[in-house]
Amino acid sequence: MEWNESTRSFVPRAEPSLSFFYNYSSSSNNHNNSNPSYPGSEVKEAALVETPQELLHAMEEMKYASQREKKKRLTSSQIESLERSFQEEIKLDTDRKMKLSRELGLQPRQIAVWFQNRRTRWKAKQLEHLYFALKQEFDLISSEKHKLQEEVMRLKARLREQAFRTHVSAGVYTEMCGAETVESTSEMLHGSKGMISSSNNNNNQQITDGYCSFPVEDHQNNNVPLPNWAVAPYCP
DNA sequence: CAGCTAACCTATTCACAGT
DNA sequence: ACTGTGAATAGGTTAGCTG
Repeated sequence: MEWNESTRSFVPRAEPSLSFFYNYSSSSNNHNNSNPSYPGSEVKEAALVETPQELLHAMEEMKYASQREKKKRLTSSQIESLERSFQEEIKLDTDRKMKLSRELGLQPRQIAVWFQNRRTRWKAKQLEHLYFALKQEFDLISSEKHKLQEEVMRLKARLREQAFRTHVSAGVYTEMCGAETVESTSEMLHGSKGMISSSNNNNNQQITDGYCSFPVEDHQNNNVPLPNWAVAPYCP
């Protein structure tokens, strides 16, 4: 069993921090650590308790350790190395973790936590990018629709005009309702798919305002790019 | 198949640094 | 003092291994 992490079933993570219990690494080359004040680094050996006395002692040590415990940021060179490694592969295998741990003088647990947090940040960025991509696509389609609607209205008006002239010259006059024509045009444009309820007269306004609501199924059927979280890291 | 372990995830906490 | 950021923690899920 690996002692570095995920030993919660044996050592509960109670307050104050017990991180050094499961941070313990048998490869104790922490002396080249550029961050020597790592919480509890002085008492890591005490984590290997076998008797109640040793446990008590460890608890005492922990008490004092927590008093002087300071959370330190990783150095820029450590972050650089971690970033490089992350760009290569966003997931961390044990070998790589131990290698980074040795190289950077950090606990394996710290490497794992950094990668986990980095993945979270990366995923959030990906979501942000996806949002803007979808928004751009939506805006484009929306303005295209608007232009098409305007063109249809112009063509309808010309048709009405022609019909009017024909009927006047023939001595017949038929009144056409302009508003009705526009409405039917609008329905023709998007009615069949059911994307937007045709009974709602505010639809056009809603769309141009970017508040177009549509069913999830339709959204899922859209040919939009999927997030490629598992493909390649995002380089900011 | 159940139990265990390691690794992952999301949500949250907390300390630090910059303003 | 306030706030944003990032390291660390809590607790849950999942996959692989083993008896």
